[in-house]
Amino acid sequence: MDQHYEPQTLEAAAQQHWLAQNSFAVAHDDSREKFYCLAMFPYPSGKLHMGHVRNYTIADVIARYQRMLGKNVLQPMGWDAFGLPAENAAIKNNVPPAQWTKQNIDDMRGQLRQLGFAYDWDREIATCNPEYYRWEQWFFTRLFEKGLAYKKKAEVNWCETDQTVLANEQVVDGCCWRCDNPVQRREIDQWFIKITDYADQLLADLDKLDQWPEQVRTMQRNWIGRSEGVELDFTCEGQPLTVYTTRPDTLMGATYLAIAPQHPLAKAAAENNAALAEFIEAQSRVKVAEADMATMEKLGMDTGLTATHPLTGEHLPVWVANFVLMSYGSGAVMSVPGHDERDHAFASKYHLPIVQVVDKPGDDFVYSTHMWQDWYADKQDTVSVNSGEFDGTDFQGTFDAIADKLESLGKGKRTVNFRLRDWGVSRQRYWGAPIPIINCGDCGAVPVPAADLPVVLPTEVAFEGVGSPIKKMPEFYETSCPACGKPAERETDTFDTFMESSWYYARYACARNDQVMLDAEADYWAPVDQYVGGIEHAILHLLYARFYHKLMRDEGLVSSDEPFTRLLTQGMVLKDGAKMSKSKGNTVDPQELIDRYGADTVRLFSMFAAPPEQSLEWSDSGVEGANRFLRRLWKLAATLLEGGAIPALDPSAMDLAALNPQQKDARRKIHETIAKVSDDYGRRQTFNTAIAAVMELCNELGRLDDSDASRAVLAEGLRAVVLMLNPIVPHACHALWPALGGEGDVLNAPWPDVDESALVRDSIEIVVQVNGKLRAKMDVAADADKAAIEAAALAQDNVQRFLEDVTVRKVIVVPGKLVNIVAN
RNA sequence: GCGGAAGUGGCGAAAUUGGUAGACGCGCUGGAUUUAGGUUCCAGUGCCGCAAGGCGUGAGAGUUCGAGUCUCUCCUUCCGCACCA
Repeated sequence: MDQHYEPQTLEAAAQQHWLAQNSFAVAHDDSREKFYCLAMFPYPSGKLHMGHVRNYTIADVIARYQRMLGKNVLQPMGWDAFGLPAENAAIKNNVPPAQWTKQNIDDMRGQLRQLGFAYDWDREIATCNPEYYRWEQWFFTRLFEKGLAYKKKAEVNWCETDQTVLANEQVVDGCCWRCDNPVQRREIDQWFIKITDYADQLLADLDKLDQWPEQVRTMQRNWIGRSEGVELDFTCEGQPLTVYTTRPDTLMGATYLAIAPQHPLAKAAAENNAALAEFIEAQSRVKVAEADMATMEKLGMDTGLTATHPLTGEHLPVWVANFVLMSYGSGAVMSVPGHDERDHAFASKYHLPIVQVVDKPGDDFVYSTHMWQDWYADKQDTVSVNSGEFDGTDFQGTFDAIADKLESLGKGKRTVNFRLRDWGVSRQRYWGAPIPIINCGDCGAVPVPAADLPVVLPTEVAFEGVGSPIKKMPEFYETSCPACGKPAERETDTFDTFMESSWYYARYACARNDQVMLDAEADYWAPVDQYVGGIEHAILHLLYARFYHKLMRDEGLVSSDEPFTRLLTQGMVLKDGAKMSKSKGNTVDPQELIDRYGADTVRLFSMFAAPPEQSLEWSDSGVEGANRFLRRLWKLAATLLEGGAIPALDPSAMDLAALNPQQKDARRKIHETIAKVSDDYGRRQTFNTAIAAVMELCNELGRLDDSDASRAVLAEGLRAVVLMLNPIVPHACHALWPALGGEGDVLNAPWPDVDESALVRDSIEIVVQVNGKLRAKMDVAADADKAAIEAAALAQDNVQRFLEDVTVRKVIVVPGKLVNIVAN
């Protein structure tokens, strides 16, 4: 074995070996536990960036570790290949999106191979291939037939100059990114999927995901935004005016109603009220960033209409208010300024009446309509007042009594409301999966029959500046109605790309099946045991995939309820304290690092610099350090092997008594490290501390002399080191393992066991504190009792020094750890 | 505004169950080898102090024999949501 570590040669050899052996192809195997490890697939943007490297290294480490535990491990890779950047690149470089995308995939696949990731490439998928998206189209037609997909008008960003729809990210400061003209809002027909039908399940099943970061579960909970309340009807102009409230207990304190500017009643009232019409127009014209909307001044105007209170019959004024959202609840709210801070501010501003209907007993709580106090909104320890028959009951009592009364009068019902909206899946873009619907003048929207799928997206297209080319291709959209045969037109919109990424994990299990979307193999591999990806997908992708999994379950395609059992969200890669990005010019090209140091060094540094969930601060000298460690490890092994045959070593037969203390310590360190590293890989997933522990072990092994016994211990230690590092630096370990006498491929080697007998200590170091301050360290026999430890502690010279002139009050002995002497 | 996470040397970080704060690595200092430079090896490296020792985990209080860790108040940073009735 050469003294010099030469990553370029050995990495190429290892990769060639894996390729020749087809080492990472897997199949159904009931004799072993399955483990499905998946990293979020990349968008083929050009070449890999450090974020990819980190993401895929984390997943690869977990996959290789699980394989060493003896599991049947699936780790696939593919491409989230549809999306806007391909269209932008097409316009910029005059290259069709399909061609641009394919080239990027080829480039990035090559880079992934260079990094040595253990992928089963036989299962590779690219979502832009008709063999993939045909099943997505088929599934959508199933949803349509089940009534889970529907069409409705929805707002889009429209550029009048370019005559095109813009994606949100193409709107910059309210203007078109291309021509800089103001963007308008326009309503067009779009397809939606009823995720709200699954809102309850999506919320409830979050409780099952106990191996997801709490942060992600909380974000999804808030996004779904479930609230319980009552929907009740006021009467306005002889028609019911429905409002939603979570505080029906304050109904008797409602003093006015507020409706959204887009509310039909507002529009009606504006017909013969020019000032109101102008106000409404002004409110709907204002298009500001959502973040500003929350802090925007609350504005309103009286419609002149009144609404009749469902219980008191009182006539309350109806106002249009800019803070009422048409998209939530019914677009109208009952205002209770006595117990809602925003209503209070609004009422104070426009001199509307404020009434107290909830009181909180106690001297600290004195109500004044003139000044808002936080306790006005409390529901705990409160009692209803000024509420007639409901006086004297607490929050829940009044809530129930009023809800019951409204329900018995037919004027209201208990309702659950969600913040979650149905999923709009139409995109007026070219580079996506065509929506498999044919619009017929007679039959309406008709799904494309399964036999006619896929609806293939034409890839030979000319990009003329703006807009989707297929919208100008009669040969694409002109067709006949599958129901009646008359001439009809295809949808020219394409699916949101979240559609593809919502089920790809399942398709890997049967990537080559051209008969069905998912087969039994999908149910064998699903759910994904370990999913790894960026926190930026905490809500949308992960929620849509969870939703899709339930849709597929209800279609009988899988039997599990959730797609991802354990989730690891990796942190960002930073440089100079900021996220790496081309615009900031602080990127590091992984390719240059691979060329210079080899893939193992890049992998090692990525895993060592920070725990996976934290952001990682890039450091060029840190990469040098990782490379230095690998060179030293290599040299340690090479030096051992140069010294001739390694003395036979059988740990079970090894005469431990014959080892000197240093050799015994080294063996203990080996096995303590195995225990720690196993825990770090499996339970904690803190690969940085695992690496640190192995480095520490190597430092200690390097201090052994060259006696036969020491060389035997060193060999045992190095074999353990190679096994422990294999998931992280698989190329170097592939070469070191056979050199150190290991059998077969290290990637199939079993994870090392802890030799409990090596952990036994004759003596233990105990720390002695006086009043909590460290004063001495001493070695005591491992089996010493408390009294002996205490006596030994008190006998320490430096302890005695601090006990002069004071009296010992108490001695705390923590066996195996420390003694604390309390004295004063 | 609401919700979440975090704040530890010059830097990245470690301390897993309340028990030796700073493992491991980078950087730096000194030395050895070699030298054109780098590489490699050895020693040192939280702060103050010659030392003994003192101080030290964003700030302040509390619980405890003992707090980076638990409780309360506050400050700062980052992330998510953002008028949700």
